[in-house]
Amino acid sequence: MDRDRGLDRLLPLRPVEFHILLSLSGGERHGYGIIQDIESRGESPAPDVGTMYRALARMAEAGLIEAAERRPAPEIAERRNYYRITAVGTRVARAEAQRLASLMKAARLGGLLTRDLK
Amino acid sequence: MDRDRGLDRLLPLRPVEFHILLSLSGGERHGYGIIQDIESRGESPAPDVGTMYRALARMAEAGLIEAAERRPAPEIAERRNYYRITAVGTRVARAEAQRLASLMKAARLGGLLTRDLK
DNA sequence: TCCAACTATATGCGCGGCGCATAGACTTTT
DNA sequence: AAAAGTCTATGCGCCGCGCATATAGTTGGA
Repeated sequence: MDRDRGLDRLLPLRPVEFHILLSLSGGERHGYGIIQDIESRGESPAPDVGTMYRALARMAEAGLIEAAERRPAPEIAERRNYYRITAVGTRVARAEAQRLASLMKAARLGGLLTRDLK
Repeated sequence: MDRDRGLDRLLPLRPVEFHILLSLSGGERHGYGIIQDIESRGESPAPDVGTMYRALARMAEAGLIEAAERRPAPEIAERRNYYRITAVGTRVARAEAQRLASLMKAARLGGLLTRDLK
């Protein structure tokens, strides 16, 4: 259990934090790209840029994500700051997903979800 | 579409608001009872009482819920303030449940949910 | 060519939601 | 008789959020 010490302190995640971890679980991304990724999933409204950059700093501080030194192909000035999800971040994201899943089960039983989305 | 006018303004719901609507979709309840209901679903931590009573006032103001005059069997002084979900509240809760369900689908595809909860 | 729109990050500002503490009153349990 | 539980309510202060703005490089169309 030692590796789970203090994870509860971070749960439940704020909606924007779960969105970020979910996006990063698909690969390394930068702040602006994460917003576009969330938008592409139909989430509306997508997180504000101010919310995003502050959330990234907070989550890096907490160890959920970490900076990914990414110097892509071209040697041109790269403005993007890439991040990747950490092992801790993955565990927290899984725990949050489980929590939301059981909430969805309750919603289904409560008649708020007529049928499951495929 | 007229009956849906302005509902987007309320979405996405705050977590505590969805919990309240879900609880009330199971019948009329009072603030303290809603907290116990949420606790009984394993949600931890359950919403603070301050958060609860303020959320109820806010949601009644918005028309998502309404006061339910409830004078139960005994004529003794009844301290409880019961609420019921409105038609608008039900539509909003369903829309939010759909949003969360599609988020869960994304989480499943992203490998955050190994298998569905039964 | 020039200007608008887009990409990309960052931060000050002010509002508001939240947890915490406290208050008050009644009820049940030990 | 005291303690714990029930029930609502609100003041306080923190902090997360949306909005606006700053900065600057890139892309695309009139």
